Amino acid sequence: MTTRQRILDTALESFGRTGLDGTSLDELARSLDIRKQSILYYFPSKVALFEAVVDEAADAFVTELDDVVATDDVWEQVEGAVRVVFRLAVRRPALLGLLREASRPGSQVALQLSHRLASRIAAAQHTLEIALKEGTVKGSDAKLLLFSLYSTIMGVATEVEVLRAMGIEPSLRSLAERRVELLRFLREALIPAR
Amino acid sequence: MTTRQRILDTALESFGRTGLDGTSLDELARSLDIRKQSILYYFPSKVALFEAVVDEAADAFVTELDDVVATDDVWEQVEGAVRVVFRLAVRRPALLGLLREASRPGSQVALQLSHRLASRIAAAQHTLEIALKEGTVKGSDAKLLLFSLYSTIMGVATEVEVLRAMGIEPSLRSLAERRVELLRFLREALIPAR
DNA sequence: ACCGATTTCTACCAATTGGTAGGGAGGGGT
DNA sequence: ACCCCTCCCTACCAATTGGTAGAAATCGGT
Repeated sequence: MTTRQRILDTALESFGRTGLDGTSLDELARSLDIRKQSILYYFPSKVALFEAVVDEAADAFVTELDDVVATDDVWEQVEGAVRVVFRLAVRRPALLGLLREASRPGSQVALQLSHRLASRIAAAQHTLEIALKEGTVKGSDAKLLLFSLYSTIMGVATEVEVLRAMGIEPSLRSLAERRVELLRFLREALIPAR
Repeated sequence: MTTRQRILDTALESFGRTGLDGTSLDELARSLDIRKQSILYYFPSKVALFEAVVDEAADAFVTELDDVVATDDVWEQVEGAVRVVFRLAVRRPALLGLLREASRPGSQVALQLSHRLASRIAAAQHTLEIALKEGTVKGSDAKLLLFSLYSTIMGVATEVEVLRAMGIEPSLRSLAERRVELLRFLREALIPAR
């Protein structure tokens, strides 16, 4: 693996866990067993590195999504999205942390992130609009409905500290239970009784 | 207003907007027109200040909640909680930002925050359990259902950058629309058709 | 007028921050 | 043998960080 890629990977871990301000280039270099100036050789500044990491994370995210949500059925798409997000919560939690960090109110990279996701957002919105017209999902506004879905899924997958506060230790089993309940919750909210 | 209180208020703004690492005592002192050492007189260290701010924010949060959710009806409680959170999103957005910050995965103050909220969480859980038994709400596990509700409400209220990514500028009107759609969404998810 | 406590300040510090300047090792092409 | 380019390094820097030590100022009470 190239040095550049190693830097990106480790930076994602750190940025995803402690955020932009909570990560120092020295510390990052130390954990890579590299000198800080090698980082600055590949990325002209800290925020440039952060942006590159966000870009890569966004790409990885949409790639995973595309693999899974390739279907016409809205509910299958929701299930697919949930599967992707929960798989990431297990295998690459820092990636979700980074998305959470980048979507913080007032974040400067949010715009950049949104550009990367724009096409998928538009596609999902379109699918929802059609489903709303057909009456195959419940709701009134496709955008706001999509937003509610996003908030619910990402929240359930990443708000582990809230879960701890309720006395549930995050574990693989609890994650699976969370996912089952989430899917039931979303299905009730979305799919009309026939 | 006492100096101590002024510090707490301004610190909440700063911590809520830019987080613990993104806030410096010097900068904080500057915006208070105070010397940094005056801050350290009242709070022995930066994290002590942060903890005090989190404590106060948590108290303010539960106080607002208690004012509104004093009813037996589950749906009215949900409506009340949504009202509180959305009112805070307008009037004290930094407070919600701080809660979001404090509930970040790996956060050190998350435990402290959870202690402050423990009693209300338990109460809400209890209410949900009863409602589940009665069949007045849909769901299988009270804890996980509560968690889904929390994630959805907080997400919809605070993920403004995601909203921007979808082409909706945050404004009072869009906030109101979000709230209507959120309530509809939650009602479908929770309340059985009769 | 004086005292003691509370409050706010000046002065200072070691450590860390992101970043600049530039050198040297190594390899491939000529 | 030469040069150029990629890559990673040492050396250094000004600014900022959270925090300490301790001196003034301000206060109500006597």
